[in-house]
Amino acid sequence: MPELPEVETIVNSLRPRVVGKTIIGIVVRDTRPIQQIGVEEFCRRLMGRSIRGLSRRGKYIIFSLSHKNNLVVHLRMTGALLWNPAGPEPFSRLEFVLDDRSKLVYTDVRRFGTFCLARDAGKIVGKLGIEPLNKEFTRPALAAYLGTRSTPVKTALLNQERIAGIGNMYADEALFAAGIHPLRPSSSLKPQEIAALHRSIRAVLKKAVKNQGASIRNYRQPDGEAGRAHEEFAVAHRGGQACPHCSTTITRIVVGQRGTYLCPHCQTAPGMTTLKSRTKGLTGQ
DNA sequence: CATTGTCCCTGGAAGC
DNA sequence: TGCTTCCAGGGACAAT
Repeated sequence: MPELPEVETIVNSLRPRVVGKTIIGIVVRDTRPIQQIGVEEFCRRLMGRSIRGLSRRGKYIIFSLSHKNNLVVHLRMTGALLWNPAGPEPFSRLEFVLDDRSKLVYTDVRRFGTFCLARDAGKIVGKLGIEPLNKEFTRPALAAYLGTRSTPVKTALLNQERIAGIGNMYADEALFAAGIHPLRPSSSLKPQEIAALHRSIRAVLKKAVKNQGASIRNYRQPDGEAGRAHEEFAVAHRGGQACPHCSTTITRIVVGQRGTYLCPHCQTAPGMTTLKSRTKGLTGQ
């Protein structure tokens, strides 16, 4: 599932391959991903445009195009952007042919992904919150946000309008690394817990970017390779396995309709007072 | 406004 | 073996 580290990896991989190229062909195998406008207009506004730049905001990918246009892509659950895939892709939905004859193929088993065209990308990504890897994501900013919320802290971390890019897996990993139970009310976190969570969020995301994302399900890099970040997950998608710190069996609960993995020993349950910081091995580098 | 719940979608796993 | 049922979950949207 592409979250911030996966999208960052995709953008970094694609950038040198597509920036400066011109779109000379489009194959629409499925119209569902195309939002707000018809297929015809979508193609007309993309054909002959050159790709000037590629960037990420939250979990969105932004292709900056000539003629002041932006193609804003969200991969949702199972979307992938593949560059010159070796064979036919069974779930190919859109294909873009570039002027060097290279092909950018959008595949998506479950068809949740979206493609939007906008003169102003802010119209789509403008509501997103702070980028957790940017300087503006400070400990006081996190404290100010969490301090006023009663929702479970995990739910708060998933709110894209406040912090952009954290998804289900990395919320679990960050909370484990900080020793915080996902069901703790946001406003109940103590200053030292907020400090630990702030460090953990950055450390977990940075480490995952370095490992080129996590291939839990369908995620692939544009060259078709899997990521390695999931190999180092402590709890995410590891129900039934042993906690790397205390060997307690990792459990799965549901928080805000999302599957949630945690160590019941290391992550103090709501209402309990013991604080166990688990930031070891995550230097935040 | 904050918060909760429903829906979208389909392959793969689990159950019978 | 083959059929049916359930599950995964980001974000839009509706309801409270």
